[in-house]
Amino acid sequence: MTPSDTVDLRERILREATRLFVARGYHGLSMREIAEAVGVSKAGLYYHFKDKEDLFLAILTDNLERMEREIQTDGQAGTTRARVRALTEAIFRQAPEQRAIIRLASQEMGHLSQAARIRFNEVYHQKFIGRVQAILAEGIASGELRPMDPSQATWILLGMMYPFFYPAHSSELGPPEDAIDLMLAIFFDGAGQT
Amino acid sequence: MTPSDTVDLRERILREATRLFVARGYHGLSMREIAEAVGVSKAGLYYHFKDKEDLFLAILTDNLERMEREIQTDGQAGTTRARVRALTEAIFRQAPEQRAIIRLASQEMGHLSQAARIRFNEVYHQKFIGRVQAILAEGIASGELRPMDPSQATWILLGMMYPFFYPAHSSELGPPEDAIDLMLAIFFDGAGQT
DNA sequence: CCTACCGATCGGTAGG
DNA sequence: CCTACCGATCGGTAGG
Repeated sequence: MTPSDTVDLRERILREATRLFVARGYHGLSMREIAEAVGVSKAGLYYHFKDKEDLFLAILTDNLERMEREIQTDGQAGTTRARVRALTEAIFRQAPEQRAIIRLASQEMGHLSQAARIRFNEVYHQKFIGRVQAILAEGIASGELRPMDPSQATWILLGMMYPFFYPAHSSELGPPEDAIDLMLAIFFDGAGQT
Repeated sequence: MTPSDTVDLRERILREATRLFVARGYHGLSMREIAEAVGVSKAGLYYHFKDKEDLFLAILTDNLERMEREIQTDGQAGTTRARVRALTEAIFRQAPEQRAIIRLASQEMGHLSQAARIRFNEVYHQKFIGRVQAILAEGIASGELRPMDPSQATWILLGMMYPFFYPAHSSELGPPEDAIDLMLAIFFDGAGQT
């Protein structure tokens, strides 16, 4: 009944729904199931969020803001390699269902209404993609990285992490800590024997 | 009326449904919409496929078999680098909705029944993942690639391609031909300036 | 009896 | 925030 209870409920909805949307996708999850998981009526969800898309966008935005805070405390200075390592470690330091938001955003982007898609794409680039691309662009400018298209390089770097954002592969890939070193070694030095 | 008409209809269902499932995901597409796209009744779909999951599995298997044929004509011999290049080019030579099957499989694996998931995972590894992993494992054994876990290396290589399998990014990533050279350069030599 | 479907409708559930 | 519902659509199946 108190305002803090309301805040808590909204947070609980976001936390439960994040977990469920990551596991099931946008269309694989119903509002009824979210309500049951939270222990609230469906109407309760619609009190806090206009519709399903509004709840979904709140989840993406909420988790991207958390991600933004994590990646900006790390890797502000140092070599490009150190900054990319700090970024990667920050991403994998997040709970699995929070880092999987990157994959979920790519995956469900096309299922949003055009207006929501345009708005979210702006936030997505401002809070996350742009930060990654800026680090790589500076590395190219300083000569630490080879000349290449920063946008393509960004998606190749993030792409390397994608399989670790799928629940289906998490099991057969082993602990991500081991994979981080390999991803960075390949991204900077290549998999070829020198 | 003739047998060839039946074959054609089944093929037409698979082709249309492939395109639609790639664009919308498993739960984002109804049997009614598939039927309308093909120009057949829903009952017609159920004559050829037991249920929605059966149709979806047929699509994954069908396209993976096509992929298997494409990647085995290429890259049978030569250096590891040449074989990986042939593999990558074969993947990107496929129509966008056919290569996106790799991403769709990872994405929807968890939405299948347990029995279907186990069966499909076997086919998936036999027809595709195993072929990629074998090339990398041989490269590691011959010393062309650095010592590393072949399974992790496989997912890192395939992961680099993942963003190109999402309709949402295809537009901002430019023509894949340009990206293939960069992916291979990074995977073998690294993005670092030497 | 068959193969290859169709028009209509089933019991449940979707978002709102 | 809930109970009680709606128009529509869901995956799947009946008889012919």
